[in-house]
Order: sequence, then structure tokens, then C-alpha cells
Amino acid sequence: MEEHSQDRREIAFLHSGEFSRRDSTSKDHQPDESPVEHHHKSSIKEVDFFAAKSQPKDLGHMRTTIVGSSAFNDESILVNSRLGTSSDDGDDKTKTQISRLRLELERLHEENHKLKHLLDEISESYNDLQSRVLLAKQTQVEGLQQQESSQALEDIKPMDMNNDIPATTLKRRSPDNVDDRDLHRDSPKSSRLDQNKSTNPEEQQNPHDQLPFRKARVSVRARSDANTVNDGCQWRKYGQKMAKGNPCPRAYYRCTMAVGCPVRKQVQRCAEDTTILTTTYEGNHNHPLPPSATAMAATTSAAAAMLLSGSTTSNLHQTLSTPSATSSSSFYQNFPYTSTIATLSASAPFPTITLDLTNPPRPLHPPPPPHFLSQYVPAAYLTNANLTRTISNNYQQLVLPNLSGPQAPPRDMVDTVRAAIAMDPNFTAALAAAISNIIGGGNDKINNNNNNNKK
DNA sequence: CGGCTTTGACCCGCGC
DNA sequence: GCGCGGGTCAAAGCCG
Repeated sequence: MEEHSQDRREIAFLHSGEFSRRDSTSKDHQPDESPVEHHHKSSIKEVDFFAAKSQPKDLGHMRTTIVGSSAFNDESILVNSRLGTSSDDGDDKTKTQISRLRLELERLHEENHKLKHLLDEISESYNDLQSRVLLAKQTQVEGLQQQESSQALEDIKPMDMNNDIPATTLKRRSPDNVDDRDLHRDSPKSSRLDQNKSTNPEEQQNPHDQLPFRKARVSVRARSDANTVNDGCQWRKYGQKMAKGNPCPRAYYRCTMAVGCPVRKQVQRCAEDTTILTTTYEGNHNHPLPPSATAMAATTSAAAAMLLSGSTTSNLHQTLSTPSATSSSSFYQNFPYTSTIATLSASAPFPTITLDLTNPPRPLHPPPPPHFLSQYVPAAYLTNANLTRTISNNYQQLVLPNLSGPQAPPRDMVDTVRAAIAMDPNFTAALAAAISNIIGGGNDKINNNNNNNKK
């Protein structure tokens, strides 16, 4: 709500002309030149000026030329020389007019520059709002589902679904628990930094809004001899730790392509197979990406968004703990991609989606028929939200097959990921459904990225 | 000299 | 309360 009013203020500010006047720092700017000071006034004066005077035909042509051309200086010089044969009186007025127009053009250029900057800020705010909408919807749906299945939740038998998920994880991922726990776990030092940065009381009162995407992680496993994979971004190492249960150190990187970019990644070699490098991405970039990085960034971002669309473990278990748990479990167990994958564990407190590029290729399952959900999920579960949620839940533990063979390290990781997703229409469909469900079809950018991945 | 890496210290949440 | 583990900071050193 506050954003709306602020937007209105900014728009009104721009239309009032205050924006350009206050920020104009042109050295040629003359404060007493009222005709070019104000938008409305200047346009009216300009019309009056040409209407009142018995202008030569060239002058009218000059105005048209100046307005229609971006090469103002060249045109003005041309017009100046052409008008050099006019009388001194007309010449002076023309020069005055040209200088005024030049000032106006400079001011407009400056304003254009500022508007571009403003647009960038608005885009940033839009992304932030989008994150908030996503979180709000997720919270809302979780609340509804919790009410519907509160009784069933008490009867959860954790090991019924997946042996890899201990009871502690289930408890920690329950809807009431998620916010508080993730709130505190989410990079404590970042929270402190954010408190310093933000003076907005609303943000401070609702720390839930801070770094919403840091909840989700996208992990990519690939074979690589190098210490890190080339994903197109610039990273700076800021730490290294020995993680428990792995003799290989874990390296921490943050994106340095823009100041304040929240994206971080962890790189660690697999303990069982040191040729496998696990890269875990966290956060969304706040800056444009080079072409070589867009595919990977779009993939991780979309996967994270899909994960956050309702595929938390709590939702998973809520679905399974409902009165139709039997059929849902059957659906889960029969889903083609879930038989060999389990990425959730007690050691992964964040919802994480893993793209595994190391597994030997295995036959891709044919796309399920349009009614495939109805084979396993009762009609009561086929609301739009639940449909998306159910798909997401299964893809939460999806591991994409390796397309380049088990021995050959991926030459270009981005291409490999793109190809893997392109070969998996279910993944693409799930992404599209999940994202469109979250944003209500308003985010064509992600869909476009998704489509680009197909190409 | 600026940017990056290294590395020990520190903070925080969690489990016991 | 204490210890552990994950994550981050920041000073020192390295490098092109």
C-alpha cells in the first residue's frame, strides 16, 4: 500500500515538472528563463511564439526539423547558416529561440537519463514486490491447507513417506515453524546488515520480507576438475570451511557483478567422488547478466521460484497426511522421476532442488498424459494451487539426467543444464505452471526464459 | 595498487 | 550453559 502511494507521489512529481527543475544542473541553465522552465508553460509559450510572429517558412521547417531530429547541434547549425540571410532582428530572435530549444533539449536529455535511472529503481522495486507476493501467496495457501488438514497433521508418520526425511525435519518444516526458523537461520549477519541498511519501519517490523529468496537453494552437481564451474558470473571467494562429514573444504562465493548482489554460492567436492563438484546457488541476481550466465541464472531462479511456490516439505507431508494419503503416496511413489532421488535430508534445512549432471543417462519417461494426475490424485486435490503444488513437490526431488555421458565432464555447464531441461517437457511444464500460478501470469520474463531454454 | 584469496576469529542457532 | 557446526567477516598476504 505504501508503495502505491509512493509511486503516485513519484509520478506526480515527474508530471509537475519539479523533477527536471530541481535536478537540472546544466551549466547553461538559466533560472530566469521561464519559457523553458516548465513543461506546460514552455509548450504553450512555444505555440504562442510561433503563432504571434509572422514567421518565415524556414522557421516553421526549422522547428519540425529540430523536433524530429536527434542530431540537434548539426541541425541547429544548418538552420543558423540558412537563416543567416534574414534580418538582424529575426536572426536574434531565431538565435534566442535556438538557444532556448537547445537548453530544453539538454534538459530533456538529462531528464531522460534520470527517468532511466528511475525505471531501474522501479524495476528493482517490482522484483522486490514480486518476491513479497510470492511469499504472501505461499503463506496464505499454507494457512488454508493447515486448517483443512490440521487433524491429519497430528497423525503424520514421517517415515511413511521417505526414509531420508527424519522426524526432526518434518517438525522443522511445519508451516508454523518455517517462518521463524528460516528467519533466524537465514544468514544472521545479513540480517544485521539489512537492519543497518533499511530505515523503513515496515521492513523492520516484518523481517519476513528480507531476503525472501534466500530460503530456496538450487544445487548443481557436475563433474569438473577445476575448483569451480564457469557459470558466466563473477564470484569472489569470501570464506572456506571444513564441513562435517566431508574431507573436502566447502568454499563460499558471492557474486561481484554488482554491488550488493545477494547471490551466493557454495562449492564443495563430493566426498564419495571427488570428481563431482556440487555448486549450490542461493538468491536472485539484482543486475543484468551476461549472455553466458543468463541460462544458468534463469534455471536456478526458476527452480528456486518453483520450489517456493509451495513445495516445502511441510506441504509435501500435508498432502500425504490428508485423508487421501494413500492415493497421494501412490502418486508420489509412482511418479517417474522420484524413484532414484532423495535430496532432502536433515542436513538440508533449506528447500533445495538438485540438478544432477553426473548420473549416467537413463531412458526418459514419456510425458504423462494430460489426465495423469487424476490417476493418482483425487479430484478434490486438483485445484489449481494443489495441482501446481503436487507437481512441484515431485520435482523438488528431481534429478535431471546427464546428457553428456558419465565420463565426459560437461564442457559447458550452462548448455548442459539448458539441454537437460529442454529434453524434459515435464520440468518445463511444471516450471511454467508453478510460476504462472504464483504470479498470476504476470511474469512473462520467466516464461520467456523458460521458453528460451527450450530452443 | 586494486582485486582476489587465505585463514583465523567471530556470531548465531541448535542440540544435549 | 556449553559445545558443535554452519556461515560470515576482515585483516593479511598474494598476484597481475
